[in-house]
Amino acid sequence: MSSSILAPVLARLESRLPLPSADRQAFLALPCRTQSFAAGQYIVREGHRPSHCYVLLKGFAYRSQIVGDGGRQILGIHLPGEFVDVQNAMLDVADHNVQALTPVEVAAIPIEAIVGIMASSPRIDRAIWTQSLVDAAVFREWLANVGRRDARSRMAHLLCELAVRQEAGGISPALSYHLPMTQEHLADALGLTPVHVNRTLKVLEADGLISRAVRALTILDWRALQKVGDFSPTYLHLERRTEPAAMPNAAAA
Amino acid sequence: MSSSILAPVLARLESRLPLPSADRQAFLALPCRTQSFAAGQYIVREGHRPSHCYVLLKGFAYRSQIVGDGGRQILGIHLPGEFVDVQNAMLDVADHNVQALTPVEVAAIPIEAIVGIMASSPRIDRAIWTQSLVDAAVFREWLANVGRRDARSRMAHLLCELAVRQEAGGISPALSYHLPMTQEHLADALGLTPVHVNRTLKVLEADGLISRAVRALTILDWRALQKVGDFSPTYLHLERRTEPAAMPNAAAA
DNA sequence: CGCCGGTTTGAGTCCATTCAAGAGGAGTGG
DNA sequence: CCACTCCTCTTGAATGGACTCAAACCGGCG
Repeated sequence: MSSSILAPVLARLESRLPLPSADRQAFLALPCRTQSFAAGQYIVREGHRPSHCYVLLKGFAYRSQIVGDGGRQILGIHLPGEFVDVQNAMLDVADHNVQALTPVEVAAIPIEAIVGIMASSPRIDRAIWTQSLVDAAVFREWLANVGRRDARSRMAHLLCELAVRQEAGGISPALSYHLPMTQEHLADALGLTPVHVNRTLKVLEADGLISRAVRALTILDWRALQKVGDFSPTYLHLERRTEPAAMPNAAAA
Repeated sequence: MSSSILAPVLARLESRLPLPSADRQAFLALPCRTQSFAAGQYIVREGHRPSHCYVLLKGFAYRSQIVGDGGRQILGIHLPGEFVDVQNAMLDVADHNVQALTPVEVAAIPIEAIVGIMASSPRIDRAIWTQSLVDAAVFREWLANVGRRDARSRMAHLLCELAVRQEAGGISPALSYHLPMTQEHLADALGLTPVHVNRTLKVLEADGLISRAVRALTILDWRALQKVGDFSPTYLHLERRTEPAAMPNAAAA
């Protein structure tokens, strides 16, 4: 059915665990159809029972959850090449939403196809599972971020994470990247209010750590921002270390 | 090597996905040795590369992470029968700590054995994976809890979760259970200070929602506590619904 | 040009923190 | 058996980081 639409997804999978060409071909032969969503549209809705899993081909997406008083918590950001809801291949009901952050293009893969390929190829199984374990590691890091760091530190941490992930994904250079989130999105990701996000960003900018443009961010002082954010990329488990000269000691504590 | 030490672990795995007896036998035949830890001892340490995965046989354990200023975030609580660090079977370096909350007994299973059994039995693979996806769902729920609810609500939510999980695991009746966490543990789990945890608990007690004993908690008004905590057990993905008469509408929004 | 979503700024308030001290309880050793 | 210690829990008072409310500003776009 599909030609090689899934090639970038495969590339990302292989960044942690190279696959033999039989597996590679099986993966690329997965049945899937592409689908587009406008910014803000729901890709997966809490409470639904999805029949497909989605991988991001273009654009950014985010997971979110609504709490009782109407507040929203953003649970994670997804970049092109990532599965946004593998858990729905195994679990019955979606326990949170997935939405397009920018206009996105996804590949929808039937759940049976996912389950099938994982049963028939232990290496692909392992590769996909590893990805989802890294997702979980990111959830934990965010939990620590929101639970135990102040606004300035939280913000710095998130900005560092996005830098490293975009760079590792080959999407942007590390120190100057596309940031499509509004301040409200940032607030919901960090457990803050939009107003306080605004003030926090201004301080970071005034301190010379970052500079902001329309939907872009530049890190002026990586070292300092990393320190403020208490950021260490270990939890991202990027096995193939990408250590640009422009980003000294990204792996340092 | 091992007789049927892993039986309770298997029972928990099967609570979501029953296994054919061949798989069951293979699982019970996994090589493992039991090991004891005193309360507070580290089972897994951040930065280490564990050679074994651990499953809890007796006692409670928790995952935690230390942030830059010395603060600690508790990332999750584990009850008997649960894997406490499956992610280390796939990822290189442990990105957080696992510690005994009470005196515990664990079974240590060599990582190769875990990987091996998952490669040879798709159903066991799926069962273990599902468990770890539920873990991830709990991380997300905690993130929303800490990020978007006030102290009273956070506390209520956690108390509800522990009630449902202990009941589902057959450890305690739902409405009156063992709570080995100190107020400091609770604080670190909820992103609060011990002092505020104390005040919050006292208010919940004064309002007649709970009553406390030495290391135990009784929920006096489940409905009210559930409402205060904005708690819905969906995210725990307990497929075999256990709906005791004593806990009306646990699944209701 | 006027609207609209997003950003910026100010002033006042509040939830949770910090600091500090005291009380309770379990275990230990004299 | 009692004193002593350590850990946990409790309480008060003052502080502060983030919030709320509200208004103004800005840039893009129809």
